[in-house]
Amino acid sequence: MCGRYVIAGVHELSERFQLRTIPAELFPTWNAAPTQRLPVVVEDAATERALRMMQWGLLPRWNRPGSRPIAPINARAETLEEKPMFRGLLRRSRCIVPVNGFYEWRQGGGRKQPYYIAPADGDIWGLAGLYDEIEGPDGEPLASYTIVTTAANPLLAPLHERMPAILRPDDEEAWLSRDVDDPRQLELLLRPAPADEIAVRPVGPAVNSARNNGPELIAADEPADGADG
DNA sequence: CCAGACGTTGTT
DNA sequence: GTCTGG
DNA sequence: CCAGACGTTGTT
DNA sequence: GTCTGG
Repeated sequence: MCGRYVIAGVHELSERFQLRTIPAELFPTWNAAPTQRLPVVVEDAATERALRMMQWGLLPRWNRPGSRPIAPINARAETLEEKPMFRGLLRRSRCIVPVNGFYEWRQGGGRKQPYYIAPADGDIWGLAGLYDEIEGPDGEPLASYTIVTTAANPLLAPLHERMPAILRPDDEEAWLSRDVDDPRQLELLLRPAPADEIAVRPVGPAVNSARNNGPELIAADEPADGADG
């Protein structure tokens, strides 16, 4: 998505992810940025799902010291099967990124107005992701992921041409299942979410600075200068 | 064959 | 690793 | 995405 | 302007 910031600041995730409460110290990320870590769900949906902290920005295995590193934060749903970088991951390394919502900006009278975009019903979204694990500089495994994007729906199109692939709750199990590996079947899960499931509202400019990080960024009473959605 | 890139978004 | 360009 | 830095020499 | 860091 264009707003590269995903917020995932809940301490207690939705029941449907079957996750334990996340200790606050593991979850400092409301205004997330590449290289910051977010909780990512992996494993088979039928089993207990693991909660991991992963780095946003997919580090391919062929990144080598000395050459320009590459770490895409997004992957286009439409081309997952044709891009060599993602083709194998689509089959074998899918994950879900639980988020409260994300941000987009719109040019408004000379300055950028940030908007907070979240589930209309107040639940949590599971974004489609692909991940990989490499050996980090310290020799420890280093996991990273990318968020799949799809075309923006009519609600979000004025803000941005792309939006994250929000999985329908009923599709989350299939996305995680190791028994599914048909690209056509998988790409069906990545269609734009319906507009009536999405709420958009302006938020204050504090979110513009990555140094600001906390639930106050999306507080309901946040001053909304330049409101309209 | 080898060398070199490999991704997305945004902006105009 | 795997694909493209030359 | 936005905010903020962006260079070198010499010295410790 | 362009790149990096968050």
